Amino acid sequence: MERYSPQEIEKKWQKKWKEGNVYRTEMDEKRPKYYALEMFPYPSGNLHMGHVRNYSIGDVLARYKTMEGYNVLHPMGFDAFGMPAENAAIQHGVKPSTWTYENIENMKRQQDQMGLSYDWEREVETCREDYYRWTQWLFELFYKKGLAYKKKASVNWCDTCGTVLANEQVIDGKCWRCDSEVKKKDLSQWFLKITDYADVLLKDLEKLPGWPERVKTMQENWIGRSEGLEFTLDVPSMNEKIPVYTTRPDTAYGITFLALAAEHPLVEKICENNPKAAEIKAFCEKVRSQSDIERTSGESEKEGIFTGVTCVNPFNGNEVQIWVTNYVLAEYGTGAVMGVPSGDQRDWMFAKKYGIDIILTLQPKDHELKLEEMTAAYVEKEGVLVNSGKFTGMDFHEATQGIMDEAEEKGFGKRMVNYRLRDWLISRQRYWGAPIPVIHCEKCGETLVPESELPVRLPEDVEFKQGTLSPLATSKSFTECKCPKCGGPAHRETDTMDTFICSSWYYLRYMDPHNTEKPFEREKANYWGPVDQYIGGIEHAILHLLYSRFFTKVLKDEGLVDFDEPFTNLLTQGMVIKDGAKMSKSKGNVVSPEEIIAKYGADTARLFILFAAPVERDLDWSDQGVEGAYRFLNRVWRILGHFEEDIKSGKAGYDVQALTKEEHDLRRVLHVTIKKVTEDVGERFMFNTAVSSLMELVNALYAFQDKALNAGLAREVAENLLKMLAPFVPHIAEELWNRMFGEGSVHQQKWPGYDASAIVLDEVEIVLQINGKVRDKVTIPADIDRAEMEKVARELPRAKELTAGKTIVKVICVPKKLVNIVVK
RNA sequence: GCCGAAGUGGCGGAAUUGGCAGACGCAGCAGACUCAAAAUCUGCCGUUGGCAACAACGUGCCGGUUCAAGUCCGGCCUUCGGCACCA
Repeated sequence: MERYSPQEIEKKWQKKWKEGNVYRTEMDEKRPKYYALEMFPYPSGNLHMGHVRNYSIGDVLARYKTMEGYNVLHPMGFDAFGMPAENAAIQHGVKPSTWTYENIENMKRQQDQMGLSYDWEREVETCREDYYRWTQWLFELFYKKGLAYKKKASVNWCDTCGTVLANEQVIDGKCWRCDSEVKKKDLSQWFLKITDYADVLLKDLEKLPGWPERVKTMQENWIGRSEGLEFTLDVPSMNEKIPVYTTRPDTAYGITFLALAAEHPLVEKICENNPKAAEIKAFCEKVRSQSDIERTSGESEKEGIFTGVTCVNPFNGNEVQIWVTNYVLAEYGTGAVMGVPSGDQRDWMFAKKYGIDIILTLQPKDHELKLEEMTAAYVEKEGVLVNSGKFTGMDFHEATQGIMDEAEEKGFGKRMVNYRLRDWLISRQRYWGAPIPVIHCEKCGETLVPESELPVRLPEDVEFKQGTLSPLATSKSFTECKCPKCGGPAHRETDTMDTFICSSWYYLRYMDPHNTEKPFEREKANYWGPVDQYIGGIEHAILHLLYSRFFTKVLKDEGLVDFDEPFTNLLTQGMVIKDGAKMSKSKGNVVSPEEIIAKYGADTARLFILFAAPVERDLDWSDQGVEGAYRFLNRVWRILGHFEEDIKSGKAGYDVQALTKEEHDLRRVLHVTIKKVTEDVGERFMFNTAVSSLMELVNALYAFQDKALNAGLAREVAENLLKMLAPFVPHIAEELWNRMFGEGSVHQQKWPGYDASAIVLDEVEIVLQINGKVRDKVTIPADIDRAEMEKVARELPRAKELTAGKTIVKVICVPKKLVNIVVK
């Protein structure tokens, strides 16, 4: 047989698979379905190794499940709206659509080179009218349900991108895309009411045992649920009430000041007829001008200013000073916080700095605190209350409940749950996105574009300039329109939607991609959905994965789908690393998939990536490791070539009894491998160990390279080896299958089962331990009983030697494993 | 600070239920083939001592449970990731 030439055979089979349309999938109620999904890429222009890893994992699963008999949905598409296309327009004058579609073509070409089993007829591109039409339709659905609204708020603004950002897109105070510092701006913007779903998004994480713990934890942290008490303090001089929220009601008798956020609405009122008004306003101005980074950095001093106004602690009637501070967040809770220096470290520091009173309300059980000796607040949630009226002497837990009861009974407070999660800011002042289908009319106000008029198309007559104005606003043909209600002159909303909206439902469109009446047919969604296995990078742990869950829940509530979680199982692959760092242009450690495929072939690239590390862990790229993978495929090629005549002449129903002992051993290795690979791929997602056991099988076959091998066994090994290799290295498996077995595709074969009788050992090697240390090994018949086994072990020369003159205390026998003799 | 994951040879990693630590691969060393090299095939390959048989040590650290611990329990350390002036 000629030498292995991946370049030739890969092209050949890719062409045949395409012509044969072999990956086309249809709904079929009679067969169990399996939906394997890899996160669709942004069309940046080229695949990187992260994509290769992602798609290799997905392709193994899709091909394996197909061979297992499932009706597999394995689609691919492009998350095609977004900033880079627009930047290309600004910098190079290329139309965003042209740039995007050219990139998509190139990436599809690269994906095809990988030999992936996608049903391309289901492809979804979010920037196409037939897709964003339904994105807009879904926006209208949210709007009608009261889940989409416009409001003026202090929002995140990125100067470089010229648009606002969702909270989830601000990473450490910086823009997720361009890394520049994010500012706060007061703007009127569109939001989706994800907070309505905060509780169920949190609670339903329990329904996802197939998700990695770390992803669930991240979402939990992000949603940030806390339980506490909201109550009001009267401001007698102003005839006002200030609500505050606390998770430590037990400390309420220790309130000595009240801290307002600089943005708190009451601040303005406090300044009326206030001699310190100018000073207070200047302070607020200073605080508000700080960026989030400055405001929240660890070193930033707690600062405040006394307003001269006081309020009353409703629990004990104490007079409490009202301060405006820089450390209270306007957006969380009520924007006002009770100040208890003895129970909160921030309040402690603030009180110490400004000489505010401190009242101790909680004493630990094991030692006594004295205010004058304390250097920090006592923040433990254990102890006994002091200085707390009728609650004095009560245990912390009991008092917490008692104080909340008191507030509720007297009507000045109630138990409350708070979330860190904020509503999702979805409008963007950008062109390359789905236009928000809303019309503003002077007379009628805000109106949805009628469903029959969707999509609201992106205009072509726009200007791309770096500036503050959204490019859509420069198109008269777009902005000027008629009001759908009164027919009078009106103008369109010029913001587009966050691309994360587009990607929040794409997995549903794959199920019914050509539907022109609806986003998807309910029956199809309920057949295919939810996704059985989703595969992607950890970077979407919060953003995309939280948004998709939210969308799915809304669609479930609307009756459009029957399931309330989109992704039953989630696999988060690790990054591809080289020389200890993530591959990046700036570090100069990028390995191009296209070059690797050109040099070694896609099968080698896939095999290396699957073998080098378990899927969840970061993968260290190693050029020598790639050589190793290539070497293995060559070994497979050579050894099957060596036995070609035997494989072809061998019969399926050969006489297993006639095998030699060595041949029996090979057959056992084969069936052990089938068992192992089936478990590793099907249950554990341990592709690295699946590959290693296939290597062991090939090594076992090599033991026969200078010996005769039973033709029937040669055939059995080759047939099953190729079937098991097929999901990992589809081209070489298909080529060898074709050469050895002629007609039919290896990918349409049934996944092999193992012969349980073949893996039974006649003899096993057991270990002799003396006091838990291995001292000898012996091979014994596998079916020997415990007493017999002990006898054999005790009679070993080593056992006799080491137990001579000592007392045997105990003998432990583990069948087929070991005998441990305990001596004194 | 809170939450989560991880820590095993020179390297990537394996050990699935408490039962031989280091499978498989990479690198290295040796042999065969070759005029030679590459490729290929075969063997060796945790550390220390020993010619060897063998012994001692060894899965981040300290302690515990057990005949037996990488695995279980208690207490730490380090690294990575998430959240964080969230009251």
